[in-house]
Amino acid sequence: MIVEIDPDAATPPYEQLRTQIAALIRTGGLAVGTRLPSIRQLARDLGLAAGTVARAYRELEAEGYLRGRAGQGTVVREIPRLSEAERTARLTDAARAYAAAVRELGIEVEVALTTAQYHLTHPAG
Amino acid sequence: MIVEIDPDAATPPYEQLRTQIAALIRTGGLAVGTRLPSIRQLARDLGLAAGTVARAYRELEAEGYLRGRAGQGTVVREIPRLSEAERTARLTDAARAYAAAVRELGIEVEVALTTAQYHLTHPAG
DNA sequence: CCAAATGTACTGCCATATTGATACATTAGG
DNA sequence: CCTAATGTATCAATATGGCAGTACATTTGG
Repeated sequence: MIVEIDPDAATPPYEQLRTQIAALIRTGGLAVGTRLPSIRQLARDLGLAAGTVARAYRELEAEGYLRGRAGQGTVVREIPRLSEAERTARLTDAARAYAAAVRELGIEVEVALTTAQYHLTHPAG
Repeated sequence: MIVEIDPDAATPPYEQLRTQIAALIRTGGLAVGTRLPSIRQLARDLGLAAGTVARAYRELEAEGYLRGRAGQGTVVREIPRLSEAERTARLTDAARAYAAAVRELGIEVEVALTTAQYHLTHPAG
């Protein structure tokens, strides 16, 4: 499993880990049914504390991505589908935040939309 | 001056204050040359500590919005213009964040753009 | 039945951010 | 010159978040 943790990043390690695993599952890099490394194993590999990896797993389990059971390990369960209400709520939050930033910068709507489109269609850029 | 502070919000009071004053200046609600309430006065009105208001003023001064001098009070100085590099850098950050959220929700680009446009053109919504 | 590996839960520690309070410096005005 | 009002600077207390470590529960496999 390919994950990279930057200890100096603004987002804490457990969150980096959570995001990257979720992305891997969404993109098919980790198929449903795949068993993940054990908490302690992954912690060693990444130079993190076990509790940190445990937290990432725990949250991903709460979101529906994973299923972990003692003695058996942790396995990819599904690609969770949020309720429509939940999705629109989160989208609204994100859009509001973007709009607020754009407004504070005094940037025109056209430019803001073009920029958004670019980053939506070019994930790496 | 119309500002509202929500003590229970995720963003801390000093940041709420900073954002709202900056918005007022940008939108013309506070014209250049206008004198703001004194730190202590505004703190009393909002139920905040003087240091909290002082911080908001200080940061706004660092950004170029205000100019404060002891004995004279604090006055709206200008609507600061960021360098082009700074503006594009911040716009990029904001767009990346929005794109990341959209991607994590698995929402289509079209929908994301329409939503962004709505919130860009309807500040209140 | 037992040992090893696994996830879970809990607790204390540390770093950071925010606040609240106090003392200090500056200016205007009488 | 002096007082009052202002902004500035600094410090301690508090809350929060994240982390590391430890003990516990569960399952598998021999």
